[in-house]
Amino acid sequence: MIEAAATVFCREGFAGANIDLIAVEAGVSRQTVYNHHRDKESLLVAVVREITERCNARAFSVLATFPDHPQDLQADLTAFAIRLNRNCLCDRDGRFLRRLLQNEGERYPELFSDWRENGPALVWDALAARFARLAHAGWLEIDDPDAAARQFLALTSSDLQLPLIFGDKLSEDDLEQASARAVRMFLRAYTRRN
Amino acid sequence: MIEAAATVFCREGFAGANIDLIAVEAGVSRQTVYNHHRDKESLLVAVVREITERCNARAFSVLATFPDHPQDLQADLTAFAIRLNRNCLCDRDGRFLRRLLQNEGERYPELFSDWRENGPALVWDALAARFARLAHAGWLEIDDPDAAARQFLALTSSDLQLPLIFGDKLSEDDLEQASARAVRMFLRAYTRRN
DNA sequence: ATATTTTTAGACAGTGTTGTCTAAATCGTC
DNA sequence: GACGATTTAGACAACACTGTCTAAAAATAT
Repeated sequence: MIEAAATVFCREGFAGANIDLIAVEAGVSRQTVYNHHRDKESLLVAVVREITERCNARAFSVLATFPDHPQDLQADLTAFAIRLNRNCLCDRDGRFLRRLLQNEGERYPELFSDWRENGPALVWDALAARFARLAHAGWLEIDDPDAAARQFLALTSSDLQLPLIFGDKLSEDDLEQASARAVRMFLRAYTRRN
Repeated sequence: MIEAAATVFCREGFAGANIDLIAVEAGVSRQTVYNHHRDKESLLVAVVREITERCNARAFSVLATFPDHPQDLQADLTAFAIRLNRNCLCDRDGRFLRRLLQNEGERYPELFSDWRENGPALVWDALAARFARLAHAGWLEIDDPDAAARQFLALTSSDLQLPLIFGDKLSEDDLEQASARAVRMFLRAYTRRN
């Protein structure tokens, strides 16, 4: 049901979504929707909570696959970037979160205050720590791991933004190409100069 | 009037915006709005056309200030990035375009088909050509100027995205820091190795 | 000053949506 | 099978919005 509401909110926006559509999508009656959630707004709150939590969980589960002991740094980081893109950016939750942020972020900042603290901030820290460790192990030469982490994410996602906005079909190949390009550039900047 | 409609569409979204609000914002009567535009949708179309054109014009006018003959490459590129961010990303039109893309891009792709062809594509090409020229002149070492151009834009804008989404106040200092960080990383990857 | 165009306020029907209510139906549990 | 809880379909009032209409007012041009 939260699922259905997410789908409809995501497709129609908050103002454009109507409860009947959500009910149909969920395969229940409208009354049941009101039975579980006071009104449209608290339904939105529930959806946002659910989605942000799921996005966070996914992000951390992907982070756990970071190549701490790389065989081939370029290849391993590229694979990691692909996983990141596929699971946190291109999936339904990712698209939904992005759109909702853009739509309602400025109007209801408190809706996302929890996410802001426990989402990007923690992901950046965690990723920065991984890069710092790689640097310490001699793989990289990084002066500011926090900045590097954010740059890594910016680079890996940038070429996918526009297609994602327009709902274009992204082939597996596009995803790999984009990730590989980003990692190549990242490593060009941060691999050790001998 | 297009101005007022843009403000309201941007604040409320298409479904949430109502014509009365737009009329009040524009300081005219509702009838006058309908007098100039057939209905809500064609008003949106007009607004989108106006905004995309303005964003494009701005982008190209900033592009014209690219440091083709840099004195201090790092400083000059940073200043350029700051201009880009301030005039194309942080201004009202930029915020509006971003939000509208995210909101309605998937639903009405034809609304933006013109922009997609004459907006990012041309900007990327133009920027890529500048970088290629810098490379040819020996300042940089770039294998894929197109990718480099997109990376430059991704890097310079990345740290501003979140604050912009939430409408946080961005100090001049934040803007400079973000731009400088991005350019530093960019040059690390693409300055000539001797 | 007069004629023409544009704007205005307000009313209006039509439509869609929200959230409530009720009585019947379905479900889970003992 | 019987009981309590939940779900359902449908009707319902209240409200908000769109787009049209009218007659008065204001602005503009001649």
